[in-house]
Amino acid sequence: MDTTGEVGSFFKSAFSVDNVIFGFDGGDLKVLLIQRGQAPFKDKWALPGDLVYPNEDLNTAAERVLEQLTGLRGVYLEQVKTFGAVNRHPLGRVITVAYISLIKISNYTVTPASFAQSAQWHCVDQVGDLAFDHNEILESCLRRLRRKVRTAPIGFELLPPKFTLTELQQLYDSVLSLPKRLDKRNFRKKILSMNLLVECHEMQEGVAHRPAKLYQFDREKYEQFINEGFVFDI
Amino acid sequence: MDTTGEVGSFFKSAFSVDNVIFGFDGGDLKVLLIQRGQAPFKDKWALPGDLVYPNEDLNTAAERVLEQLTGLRGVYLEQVKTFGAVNRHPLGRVITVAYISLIKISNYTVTPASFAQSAQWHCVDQVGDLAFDHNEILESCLRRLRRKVRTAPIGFELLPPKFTLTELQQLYDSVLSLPKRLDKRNFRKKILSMNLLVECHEMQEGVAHRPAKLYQFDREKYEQFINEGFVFDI
DNA sequence: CGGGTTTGGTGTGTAAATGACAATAAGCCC
DNA sequence: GGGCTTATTGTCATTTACACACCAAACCCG
Repeated sequence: MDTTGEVGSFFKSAFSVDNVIFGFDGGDLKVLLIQRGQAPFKDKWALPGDLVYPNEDLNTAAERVLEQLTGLRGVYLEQVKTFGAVNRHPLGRVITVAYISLIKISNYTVTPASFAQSAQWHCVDQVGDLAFDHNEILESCLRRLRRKVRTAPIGFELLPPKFTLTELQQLYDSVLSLPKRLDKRNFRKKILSMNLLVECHEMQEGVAHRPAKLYQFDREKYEQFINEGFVFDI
Repeated sequence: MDTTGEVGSFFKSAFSVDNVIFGFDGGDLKVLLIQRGQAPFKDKWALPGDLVYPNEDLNTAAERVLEQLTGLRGVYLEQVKTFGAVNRHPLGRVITVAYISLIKISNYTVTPASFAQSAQWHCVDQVGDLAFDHNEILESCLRRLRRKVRTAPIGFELLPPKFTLTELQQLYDSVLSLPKRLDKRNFRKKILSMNLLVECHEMQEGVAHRPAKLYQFDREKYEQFINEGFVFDI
């Protein structure tokens, strides 16, 4: 939530969007936070967000927040939950609609706007104490992601277009953070048996060991299978 | 959404809650709708809802709407999604937070308030053309219910405290509305194997055939099993 | 160029869950 | 007591889930 400027005209009653932007760097699941430059909660880490303009749809506002911070458009975006406790915002009555974005972390480069706001990736389980009710929002979004990543092919949104099966498994391992890691053989069997991945006939490069095959997610096949009653499940 | 009175002070920017109240009468899944008494959408059927008071939490507003219409408190309530298209409300910018309530239909009696609003139960697949974007809201809530009823023990919220296994199965059949009904034997095996139902040692009464055993849902056991890692699944 | 290191890639057997299937039992009504 | 209606129960075949270990391929380095 950003409260720069025109406080008077929006308050006492306004709504905002907050965006939980997830990324995956091969090791841990990350969330993109900004350090607030002004009160309230100056210098605290917070989710990127903004008030919704009077003539702006909610989804559009979420897309705008994302684009202003990352320069990215057309990425995965999902509304999760709305937070509306009376006192959640110290300056007035503001309810906020929380969104999840999933981005390919390598596509993210610090933009001038985000630099000004000191945007940084944080491990999702090491975010510390955030501004507003943003810890609660993050928790909700994380739960949603963990459930949904098992029942819809959204994990691919966090990986580059071409990836190895090991990378895919690492993604699931870190998003789900189960007590035991997934079994390599069973995972590969299961994911390949869905017939949603196509081999690129290319190999991983620049690794100091046997290179792995690269795969791509076939969205067209997925749409087709869905129409035939298929349910994604990992 | 109700827009009686004080339009001026809430608008141009306000938020409301709308409540999709589900009930089950033994045959079909029903939703409680009201017929609007004033513009906009006068005489159209709509979801019960109201603007949120400035010092009222969202959940509280949803509970209030429910209680004003049905007299019921402490029933199942879940936030589903927020609808915020710029032009969804003809009189100004109003975003609305949609909730699901599950009530035991036999507990519902027409209250004076609801009578004034001509509240009626409608089959969920025969609601016709509703006010505002309420068809879209109903669709979202129905999808949510259909998913959630399989993964959490919320179906019991729609039944009386004591019910037969056949009633329970009819509930699942009509909520899920699958191409084929569930198999009676397999359903009973599955639900009983969860050990969440306890026999009341009472029998159905007043039926013109062999009466069935009555069961109750054991919420305490459920909480305990959940802590032990159990996942509800039908 | 050869041995060491690292990750990639694969199959089987067992246990559990799923799903298809029909006959008898119990109470009510007349 | 006979007829009607719904309740209640078990088996088998198939599929799915899960545990589990070894060889292969490429790179690196000496």
